[in-house]
Amino acid sequence: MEKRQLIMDKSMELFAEQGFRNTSVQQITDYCGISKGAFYLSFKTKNELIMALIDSLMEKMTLEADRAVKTASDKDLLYAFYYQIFHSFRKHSVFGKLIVSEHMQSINEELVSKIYYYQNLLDKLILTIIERLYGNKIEKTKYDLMYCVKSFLGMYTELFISNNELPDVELDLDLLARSLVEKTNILAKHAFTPFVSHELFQIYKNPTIGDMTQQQIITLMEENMEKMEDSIEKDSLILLKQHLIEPKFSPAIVKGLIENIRHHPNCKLIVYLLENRGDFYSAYRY
Amino acid sequence: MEKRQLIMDKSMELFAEQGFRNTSVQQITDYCGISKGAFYLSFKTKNELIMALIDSLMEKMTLEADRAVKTASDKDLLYAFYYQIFHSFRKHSVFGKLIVSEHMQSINEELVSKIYYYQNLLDKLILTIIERLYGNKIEKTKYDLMYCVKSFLGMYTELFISNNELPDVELDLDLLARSLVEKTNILAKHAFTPFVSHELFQIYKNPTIGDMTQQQIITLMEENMEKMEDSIEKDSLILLKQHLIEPKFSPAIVKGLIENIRHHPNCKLIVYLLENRGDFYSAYRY
DNA sequence: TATAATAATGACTAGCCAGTCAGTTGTCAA
DNA sequence: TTGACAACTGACTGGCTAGTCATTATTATA
Repeated sequence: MEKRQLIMDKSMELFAEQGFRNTSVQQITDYCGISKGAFYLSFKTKNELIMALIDSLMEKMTLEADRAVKTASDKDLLYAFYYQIFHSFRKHSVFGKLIVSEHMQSINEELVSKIYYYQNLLDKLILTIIERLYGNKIEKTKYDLMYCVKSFLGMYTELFISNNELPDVELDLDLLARSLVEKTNILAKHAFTPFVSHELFQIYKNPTIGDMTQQQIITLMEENMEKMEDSIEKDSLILLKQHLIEPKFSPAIVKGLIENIRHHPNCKLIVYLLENRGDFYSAYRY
Repeated sequence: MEKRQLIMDKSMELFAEQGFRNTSVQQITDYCGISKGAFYLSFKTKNELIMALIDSLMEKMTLEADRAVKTASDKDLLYAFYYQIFHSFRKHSVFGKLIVSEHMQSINEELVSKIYYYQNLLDKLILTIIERLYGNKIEKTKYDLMYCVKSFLGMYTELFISNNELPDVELDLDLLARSLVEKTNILAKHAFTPFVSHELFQIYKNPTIGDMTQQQIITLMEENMEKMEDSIEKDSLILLKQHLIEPKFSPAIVKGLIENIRHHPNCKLIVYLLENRGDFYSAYRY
């Protein structure tokens, strides 16, 4: 029975990377160091393995969420629920990747980047709307608000796909639009605790992050400087910016400056981008 | 060149039903009444067809949304946006089905029903929370609120899947949970225009789930019985299974049997499932 | 040590499918 | 009518994979 567990653990890694379909039984058995026959002693079919994996993880997550909800006081109920869901999800992050792999690698790289591309267009469109409507009143929360709008779009869109063709209900688009307008306005007005910050958005939006131009990095630096109060960190940032425009420090100094800002909450992306510029230390040697 | 269009139109139908991978070029050419060779005169590869389809539809939808936003007054901006998105989506509903097919039929029916099943558990859990927190103040809007919560979960969950392992940002779960709690409370308090009504929810939740659940629970029980050694717990499980197939015990007995297995490590999910069957105590009253 | 039972192996089968290409059919101008 | 060209055909290739099963290795038992 421990072989069964071995297969489940190892195959999960492969599935997470490649998706269910793109992972063959042969690959799994090779990765486990067992033969194909041995696999079929533990599982009747490949599908049985997949089902076992999903059940195992979903059972854990369901129970965890349920326990959190049952033990929480009314005051903490919602908090406990949300916290637990995301905590579980992160803990079993392989699982998330597995699900997404299934979406993504279903066809190929090209499809993935196409989807990113159109997602990006939508992001921009929503941001334009938000900025136009609420101006700089929601400067702090606008990215978060955009995520909410996207959340709504995603979820309510599913209602339009009745895979069971059974009841042919014509959905009331007017009501739907009014309902979501109301929600959006309410959130814009009353929500003051954003989760998706400008920073976070920058990190997560663009998978082709490596291609960020020098100019974009500088812009990002300037945006962050404005938000920071005078400090060693801010000065380090200023110096790094100057250095990026016109190299003048030795690698040791540059490295030190980066260390200064490494743990500042707003600078994570900047540090990341700088360190991932292949030429960063070598090119600025003088 | 009109052959190209023919292939695009016809293949879309097939893709929407079966997903990209489960639709072979042979099927497409048969459905179009042309030969395989003719297909490859219009498209270099199958993938080129898929990309052409996605581009064609996404361009239309993007342009439609963009035009709606550009021509709307500030007052109608959000409304126009939401309305247009869903309208486009419905108009090109084949496309939606196509995308979902890709998610769903990626492996098989079994996986699909499993996902539905766990989705349903989540729905119930969220409803429980909402009812407990806001009582009958939100009777009219509770299903809609549940959809919002699910929206948030879906969207924000994506942040946990950095397919690009690049910047290792540890997401702040506490902030995330607080942010979503705030949003949920705000919506519960101020949103009075629900879209998802009780009826709509009934229609759209998977109708087969009632049977599914029962069958799944029984299977789950059987699996667990095999693993257990003879004991009060095992006997209780056997009796509960019989009762589930054909009700014969009074609620008191059922409750007692459940208590017997409540703390057995393998039975937690079963207990949870049984207690969440709405009809569990009432239906078996005699 | 001998024998039986169990675990494990991997070559093999049968099936699917994207993409190819030698050959056929249709068209149209000379 | 003929010949040239384009459009079209579908049998075929090569590559991949889930699942099988005769055979071999290992372990337990007597």
